[in-house]
Formats: sequence, C-alpha cells, structure tokens
Amino acid sequence: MTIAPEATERLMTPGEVAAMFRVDPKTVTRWAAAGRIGSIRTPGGHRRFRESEVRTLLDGLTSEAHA
Amino acid sequence: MTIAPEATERLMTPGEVAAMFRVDPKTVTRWAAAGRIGSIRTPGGHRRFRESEVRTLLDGLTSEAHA
DNA sequence: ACTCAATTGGGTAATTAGGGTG
DNA sequence: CATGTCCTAATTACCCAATTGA
Repeated sequence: MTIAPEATERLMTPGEVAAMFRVDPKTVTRWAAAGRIGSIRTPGGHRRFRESEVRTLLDGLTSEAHA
Repeated sequence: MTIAPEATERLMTPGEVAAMFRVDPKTVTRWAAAGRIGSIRTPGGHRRFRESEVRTLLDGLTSEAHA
C-alpha cells in the first residue's frame, strides 16, 4: 500500500539535521525551542523536522563567495 | 468543516501513521497501547487508526518557525 | 488453498529530552 | 548569546518468529 507523496512531508530526526549542519543534536533542539526552525513533536515528545524547511534554512545560511 | 460527505471514516494502517510521524510502526502501536491515540482493532488483532484523528493530532503537535 | 506484504508480540540497543555547567 | 558536554529518565529503533490481511 502506498501513500500520496504530496500529502506526506518528509521528516528528519534531530540527529540527521545535526549531521547536516555539523552541530550537536542538542543545538538543533535549541533552534527548535527558540522558534528558529519549525518542529513536529511525536506524542512521546521527540522532535521531527521538515526536510524542505531544513534545506531552505541551510540555503539561507549559505553565504557564497561573491560571483 | 462544512459538510460530512459520509459517515465513513477513513482508516489508516500503523505503517501509514508511522510514515507521517517519521517513526517506527511499532512506536505507533505503543501510542495506541498508551492511549495517546485512538485505535480500532480488527477481529484478527491488527490496529487501524482514524485518519481525521491522526491529522488532528499531527496538526496539534506541529509548531511553525516564527520570523 | 496459496502467496506476499504488513502487523503483532517480546526483548534489547540507540536516540532524544531536559536541566545545569563551562 | 550561542554552542558543547555531563548526567538521568523517557522514548524510540531494530532484532526475532508467528499471525493476519488482501
């Protein structure tokens, strides 16, 4: 059985996001607590992050050498 | 909400719910066992979840980034 | 009656949350 | 002010074999 891809956003765990930014998972948690990044909590209290938002944030923080 | 098309409540499998929260299907089972989410049992013992309840739950646990 | 994917159950590692500190 | 590390408690992930669903 399959799920509609449009209806399902891809989510990431704190560890995955932390690895992406090269920071400690705790730091990602702080970002979420500070409202700098949207988060989805599991009923158990763990956080999940939207992959699209993480990528967007990563893009926004990316400073390129001037062309 | 405007109209209820049918009294038919769409049911979701543990795997579908798990994909929505980015967790293991077994974790969804624990939520049901802990009463954190309502569940319907098939005569064979398998669990099914109300699509509307899952969506409401997911929505309530979602927080957007501000600024 | 058969196949095949998914779910169930129990048990054990790995990850995460939260507070306090450097 | 932001990040990293230490701690404990809680939640979640992966292992197995057997049953259920379509």
